[in-house]
Amino acid sequence: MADGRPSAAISGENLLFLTDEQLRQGIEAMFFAYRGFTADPDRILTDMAYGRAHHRAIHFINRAPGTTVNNLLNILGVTKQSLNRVLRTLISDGLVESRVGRIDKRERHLYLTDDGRLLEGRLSDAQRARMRAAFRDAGPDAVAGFRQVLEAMMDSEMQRAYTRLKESGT
Amino acid sequence: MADGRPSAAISGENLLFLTDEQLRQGIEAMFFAYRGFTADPDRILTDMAYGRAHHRAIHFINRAPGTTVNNLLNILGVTKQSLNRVLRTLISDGLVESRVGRIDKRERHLYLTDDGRLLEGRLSDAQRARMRAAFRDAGPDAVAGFRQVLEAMMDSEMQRAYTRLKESGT
DNA sequence: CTTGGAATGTCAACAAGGCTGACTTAAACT
DNA sequence: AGTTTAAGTCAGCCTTGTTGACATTCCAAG
Repeated sequence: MADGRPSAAISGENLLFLTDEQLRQGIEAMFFAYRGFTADPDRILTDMAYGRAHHRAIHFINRAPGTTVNNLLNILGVTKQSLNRVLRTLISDGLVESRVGRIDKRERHLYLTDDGRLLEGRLSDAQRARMRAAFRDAGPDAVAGFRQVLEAMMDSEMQRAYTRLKESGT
Repeated sequence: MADGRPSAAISGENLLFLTDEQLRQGIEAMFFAYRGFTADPDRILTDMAYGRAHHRAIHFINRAPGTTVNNLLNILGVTKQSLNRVLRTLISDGLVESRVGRIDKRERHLYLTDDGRLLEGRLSDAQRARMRAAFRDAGPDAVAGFRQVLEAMMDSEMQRAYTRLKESGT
């Protein structure tokens, strides 16, 4: 399907939003927007010795305090070696605490320390500020559409992870 | 602003879509969706010796044939050393052609070769297929909202680059 | 009680793809 | 003629991903 443009003859409906040109614009929008999305936290992180991987770990530990390493692994979709390297620095820097599981002592449950929460707040504030501005500019209907499309773009596994997180929220 | 929740008292309008919880869901949606967004091309690329950086270069050279290195640099937002490493392999593998500028001979104008276009097509098809499915699932109104929010999330510089590309399209 | 498997952690080695800094070449501009 | 610009190159560094091998701890099934 080198040219997947749906011919107007095939569909009676208005499917102009599915032309290759529209899809390409969507692709480019994702590319440029993701850059904006990560830009602000990235600036904060490079001042410290951290990177995006640290941000992600901190975000999800904050989101689900007490999560196990394995759980975090699934959400982040990286190898345990990659995650471990990041966690090691966060733990030794006193931003994350790793507690041995009470029920299953093989498991480690992860929590942010006060310092960890402080950094999380700084990163979140920066990222939320941009998201808030974008949401406000676009309006509630656009936001609903934004969320709908993004959700449909996820792998089904991530869709489930996302929904679980969403429902665990207030 | 650790808690930027807009109080209902302040705004007469319905701004519930701007709560921190909503913003966090938006942030997580971006994170998970971007993974899906890159997953299919990534799979194709790892089979060859290429990575996401090669994909990006190929995409934008295809989008704007004859673009200069400097132009590409601005769009991709990386250093020339980073881009050059990628371009060198693409040129020596015969996927990209670099022609000396006619007017300004310092400039190099970049074009995809037939092989380059072939790979571009494979990558695009994979990425578009997912985008198309997501767009179709969500519907035209959601797609409009999606685009609106993403555009508002870009840095103003990228917003301009995006608009320029958009308008250069058919 | 022993043993298999699961969860975790660690070491080593490697690659992609960012970055900085320094430097060259060629062409164009002033 | 001298300066600036576009591009390319070399060297070295960092983060963050990967594999593979292996140790430890502990639960649970036989």
